[in-house]
Amino acid sequence: MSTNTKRDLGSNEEESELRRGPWTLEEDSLLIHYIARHGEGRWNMLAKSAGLKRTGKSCRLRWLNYLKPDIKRGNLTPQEQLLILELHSKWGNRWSKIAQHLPGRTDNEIKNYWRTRVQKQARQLNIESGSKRFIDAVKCFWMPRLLQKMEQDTYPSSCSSMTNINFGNSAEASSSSTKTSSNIPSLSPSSPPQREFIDAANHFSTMSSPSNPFSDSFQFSQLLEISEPPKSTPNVFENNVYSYPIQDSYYADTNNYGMEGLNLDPMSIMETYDIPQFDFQTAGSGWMLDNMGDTLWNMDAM
DNA sequence: AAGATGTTCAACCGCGGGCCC
DNA sequence: TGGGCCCGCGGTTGAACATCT
Repeated sequence: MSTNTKRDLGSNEEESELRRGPWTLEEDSLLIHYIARHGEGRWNMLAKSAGLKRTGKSCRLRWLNYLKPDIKRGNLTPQEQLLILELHSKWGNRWSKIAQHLPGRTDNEIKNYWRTRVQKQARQLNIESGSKRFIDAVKCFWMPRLLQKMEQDTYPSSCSSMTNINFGNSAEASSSSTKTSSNIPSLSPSSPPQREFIDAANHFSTMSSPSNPFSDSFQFSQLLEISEPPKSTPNVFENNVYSYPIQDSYYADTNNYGMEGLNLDPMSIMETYDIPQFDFQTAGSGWMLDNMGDTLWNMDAM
């Protein structure tokens, strides 16, 4: 235990009284009502004044990660996942900075997503998650799949045609596919061909083609038009009404992903940047796609 | 049905930076 | 300038839940 923690806790007597672990409804209520009246900040003082036997740190965390009314709950959308992948490739583990670009999502949530989903994929593929190989793999395969998923969500009627595409290995695929789907790997549920994937990732990391929309020279943020984080948060206590976050029903509007500032329409992304025209064969990786099999990423993990 | 194993995520910890006196 | 305090960040832990055997 560092001196810092001592400082945070105050005297030993106070330390012995301090509660830890999961918050109770009563504690939540105390915190919510205190902040409703006095606002947030000055957390140590707040904890004492509100009558909470918690550290200021604990109160801050509970508020910012759980109780704050503009927090969005539920699974991350493909759009959000895409943004996280892109921003992480740019900034690394700067969770707080990344979270600023995902309204309603906390740094903790993004960090958890990265550790439990993304790093899991890396582990399964035996690739170091921070490595260039992994970043390339994310750009070349996960991101296109998320785009595909976004398209499916946006245009459900086109799903069947897309999921049947056999990426890059048949004339049939290219002739029958639509403009927006011809080069996206298919989604059939099979286990990843790991050896091939690793070879492919190795190969791809040595490749730098300006025509490759997911190569290092391609800035994904061009597509995303990353907006500034919101300057202010909505006043949740308007009219003295507070919406208590109960499970996933806290935000009824699940279609509002808070991504209004982003141009994430998959159709426009693909058309604008001509992603379906991207020629993996020309770029030197046709062999790789032939060897990939149907699935590199477990879509369930998204 | 029950124990083992895996996954998720809320909460904690330690550290460093900024501010104030 | 140095020390104390507060705050925020990133890493880690562990309880609860889910899935597997």
